[in-house]
Amino acid sequence: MPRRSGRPSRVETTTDPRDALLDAAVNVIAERGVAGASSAAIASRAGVTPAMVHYYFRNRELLLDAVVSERLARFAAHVFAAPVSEVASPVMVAAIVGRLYEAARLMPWMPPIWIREIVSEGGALRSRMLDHFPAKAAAILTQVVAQDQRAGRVPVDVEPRLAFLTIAGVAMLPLAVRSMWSRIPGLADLDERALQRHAVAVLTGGLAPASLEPAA
Amino acid sequence: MPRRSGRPSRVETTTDPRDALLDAAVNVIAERGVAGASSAAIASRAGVTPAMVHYYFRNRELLLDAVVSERLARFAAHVFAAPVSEVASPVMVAAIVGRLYEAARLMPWMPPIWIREIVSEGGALRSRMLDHFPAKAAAILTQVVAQDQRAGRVPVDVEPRLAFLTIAGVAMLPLAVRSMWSRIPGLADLDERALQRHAVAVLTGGLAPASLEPAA
Amino acid sequence: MPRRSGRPSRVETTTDPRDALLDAAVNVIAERGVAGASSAAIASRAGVTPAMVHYYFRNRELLLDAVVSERLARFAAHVFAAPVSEVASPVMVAAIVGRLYEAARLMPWMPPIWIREIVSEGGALRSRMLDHFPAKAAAILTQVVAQDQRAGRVPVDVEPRLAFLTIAGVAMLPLAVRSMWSRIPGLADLDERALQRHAVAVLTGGLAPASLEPAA
Amino acid sequence: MPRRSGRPSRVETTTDPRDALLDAAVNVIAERGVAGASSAAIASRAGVTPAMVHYYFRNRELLLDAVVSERLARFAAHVFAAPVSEVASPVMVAAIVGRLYEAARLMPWMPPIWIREIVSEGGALRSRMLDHFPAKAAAILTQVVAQDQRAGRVPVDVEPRLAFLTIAGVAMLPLAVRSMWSRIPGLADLDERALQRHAVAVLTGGLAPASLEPAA
DNA sequence: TATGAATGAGTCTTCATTCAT
DNA sequence: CATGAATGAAGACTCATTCAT
Repeated sequence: MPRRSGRPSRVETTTDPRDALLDAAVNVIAERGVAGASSAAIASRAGVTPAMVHYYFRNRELLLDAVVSERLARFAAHVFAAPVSEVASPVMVAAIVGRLYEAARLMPWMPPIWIREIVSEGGALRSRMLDHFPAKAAAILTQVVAQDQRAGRVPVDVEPRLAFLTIAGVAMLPLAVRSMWSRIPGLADLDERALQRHAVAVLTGGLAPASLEPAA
Repeated sequence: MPRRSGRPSRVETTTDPRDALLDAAVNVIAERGVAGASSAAIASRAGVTPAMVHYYFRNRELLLDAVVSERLARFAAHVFAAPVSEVASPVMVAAIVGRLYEAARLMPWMPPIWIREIVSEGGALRSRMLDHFPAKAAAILTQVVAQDQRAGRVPVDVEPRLAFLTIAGVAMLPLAVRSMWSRIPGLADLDERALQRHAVAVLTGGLAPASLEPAA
Repeated sequence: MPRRSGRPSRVETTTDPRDALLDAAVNVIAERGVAGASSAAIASRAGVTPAMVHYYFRNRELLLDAVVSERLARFAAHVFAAPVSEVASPVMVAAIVGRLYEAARLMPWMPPIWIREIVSEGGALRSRMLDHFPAKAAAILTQVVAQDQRAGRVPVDVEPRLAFLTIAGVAMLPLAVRSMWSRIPGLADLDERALQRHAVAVLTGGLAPASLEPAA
Repeated sequence: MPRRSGRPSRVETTTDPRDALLDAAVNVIAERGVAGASSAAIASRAGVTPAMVHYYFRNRELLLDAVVSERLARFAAHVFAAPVSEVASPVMVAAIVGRLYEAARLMPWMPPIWIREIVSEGGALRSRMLDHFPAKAAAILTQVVAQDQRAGRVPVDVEPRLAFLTIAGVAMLPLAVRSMWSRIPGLADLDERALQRHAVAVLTGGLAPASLEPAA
């Protein structure tokens, strides 16, 4: 299996075929899932022959390894790139959601893949993605929420250890489902900014009032 | 294709082989997804030969139809069985979450299937499930949240039309991911009651405080 | 395997299910060929379950045996029922063709089956039909033609031993192909009488004149 | 699916595997019919694995398309290659029969296939072969016979529109049935020349005399 | 007499993978 | 570098056949 040579064959910025295959793979996986992403499908998307996939990645497992470490990991890295300093929980939540939407704009294939192949029971990329789990950021988030909870600023029933998953769910799910909106007439106008505002609002205030008194 | 016989010869509740196959199918799909639920896998789970699957359902499409209409639809029916009366939004949210967890206790295969095959882009059961979408309940929920929002009790950035999806996401996602907990040592103690309380707390108060003042 | 009981269960002329199955079989075979005549197809045509086919005939081979000996053999018997007396060849030819068209009117399934499953290389019923080959009639026909040939009334190039096959071909082929006529606009008006007259005319005078002189 | 490469690497005529498969297919079909020509049967005849059949033709339908357009069509093309000039009907008939026997010598698989899969009711290749039906030649033949009939040189009962089918039947049938001769002792000596002479004799003079007078 | 249940074998097809060029 | 050729394994589906009732 050839290494990813830094040398493009032409003076022009010829796309590295390996990169092109990874891009094709990640997009096909986003659309059809890992099970539907056959070598043939990926190769045809990249405009090459199926044998090329094996030429560059030797087998399917190594291809998926590369997809995770060279594509999906970038998403997590982007979201948690900025040093998560010690700030108050609502600020941190808004910041994470903000970077997450930013990342989704650059890497729109991630939300569907995350839902289907990482979060899902038996997702094909779940165990592979564990190596790239932002354990540190998750731990800090848990601590910050727990701290605010001890200070009485977060409802006692909130489980801080679920903060990470909850943020991801509230923020990612609508993105992953977006293609479904188009069919439901009344929802066609929702753009990404509205989704993002909704996510932050729910995470920092809930969907419904805790009491019948007006929210602050 | 045999009709679902009203009752076998025994007085005892001899398991209908067709029902046994549907149970096997729904469980295998929950574990491996629709793509991984081959006739052989389903049959072996039910303790019969693959040809039996075709004997009872004739082909894969009809099997999936039956899985949806005779199993998955029950989940939605259970959650929205009680007439959704006109109540305040937090009460309604808590009630929906409550019935959802109740349903998930009886039909634990639903959360993973919902995530992977209904919500996901290209989910194999998505279009089939549209026939069983509780459109009425979703509409009422949207109206109730919108009404509370106009009354100033729900943050303005919350999008009422996303209420349904948000509840499902916040409540279902942790259930769908549960098998992942076992690997992460610190989370093994979270039981379903804790997940449910967390979901209600987040939905009715947020994960983080909207302001730095103590929550009500 | 039950014998064909002469006893109808009711006083009415209830159709013997075995006969009904044979009728169904022979018609399905005429339409789709032996290979396309599955137990299911035959049973559904007869309005019974596939298991009935095996109940009455035990297996496919025995079913085909019965189809040949209890249906197809009747065709040959009908054509050669009348004692083939010693007549001149044109009279005999016309008589055979006449009875053949008569038989085809009563048993319209025969021509396609004859073409496809008896005459054809590897035809599934060919060897079975050999037992019912009208060897005697064929021999007489050969002798009569040979005799007329020696008398100078039949062209020397005619091979008397091929007389039987030639008659069958010229007479049967158009019948077997009839359903094809419907598509070719200009041929829709050809009825069975015209086909029969054409067959006799060709066999007793040729399609084209042997010489350029007017035919007698 | 690979294109038919212009030439393999060797200078010698290395057999194109695609051609070898088509040859195998056409021979297996001649022996067992289309229904009996499974991928496995064709592949084993060609000395390759069943998967190769799908590699070169993608599916059964396209294989049959190729068999018709790249093999069977050649037969019709051969028979009607020479421009059918305006000649008297007996000359034309003899010429067609002559080229037909010539073609059958080169492509001995055609007669059985023609009988079973093109002429037969429900023949699997019938509709495919319609595209290659020599409509022009058939029309000319019809006209020539009709003209001679108006001139009194062809019996009035002959139907000129059946001329094409009649020629094909009289000439092809004995060829298609030839393997049956071997079993009938007295017919083993009939060679192709005898069959051809018989066909021409019958078509241009009949099998039996129209009258009891000596034939011309 | 009749049938529903069940199965093993075989067919078509897809796909990951290997290999020679 | 890149690809066409080739294959074994597996999946969906059909079908003849058996069996208990």
